[in-house]
Amino acid sequence: MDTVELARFLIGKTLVHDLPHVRLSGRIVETEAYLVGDAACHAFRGVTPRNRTLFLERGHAYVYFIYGNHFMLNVSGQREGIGEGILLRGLEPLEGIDWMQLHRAEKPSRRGRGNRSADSADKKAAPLTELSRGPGRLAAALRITRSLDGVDLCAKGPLWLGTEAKPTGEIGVSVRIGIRVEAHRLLRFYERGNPFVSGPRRLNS
DNA sequence: CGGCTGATGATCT
DNA sequence: GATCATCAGCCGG
Repeated sequence: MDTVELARFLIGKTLVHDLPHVRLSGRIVETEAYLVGDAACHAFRGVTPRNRTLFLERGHAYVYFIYGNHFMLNVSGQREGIGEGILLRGLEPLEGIDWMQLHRAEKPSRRGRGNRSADSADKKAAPLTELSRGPGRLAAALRITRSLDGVDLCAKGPLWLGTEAKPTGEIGVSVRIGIRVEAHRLLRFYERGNPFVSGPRRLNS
């Protein structure tokens, strides 16, 4: 299975983050593949301190921080030494939804630190469909931080991938979102009609 | 809903 | 110093 096949395979699978007090989980409904020779891929210019986990064997987490605000979760997609990966962009919440809402209200600097009240005071609760729609929200809801960079998602541990929780619908394909280079490649995959898929409507037909 | 803008800091050149 | 795989808030249609 190559990285594109894995990107499609991951749609409908369960992503789980076990915290000491609660299990957070959801169905993956949107992914994007980033490949060798792809200028939009973080591995394009070779190994650096930031992207080294993208070169781990298929199924490891590559977590990075961007725009001063957001973590992104990727799954490495190739054999060790080859930098390809899959960005997880949309999640349909299953377990721990009330906790996810709290995590969304926390600032990144306070996230992953067991602080549950300071930042979440009187914010109006967003609609459920916005909870984990988009890569930044997904990571925030599941409390994914840099400390999970490099973990094996197929092994016993705090963050792991499970089997599908219910039948997976039809998979749509589109260009990737939010990149300036290689913007024409059809490497985004999503479950058609699922409200937890991000992006403009025109890409989600 | 779609389009625009500012926030915010790590990373690499 | 420029860039960036984003988001919330705001505005117009």
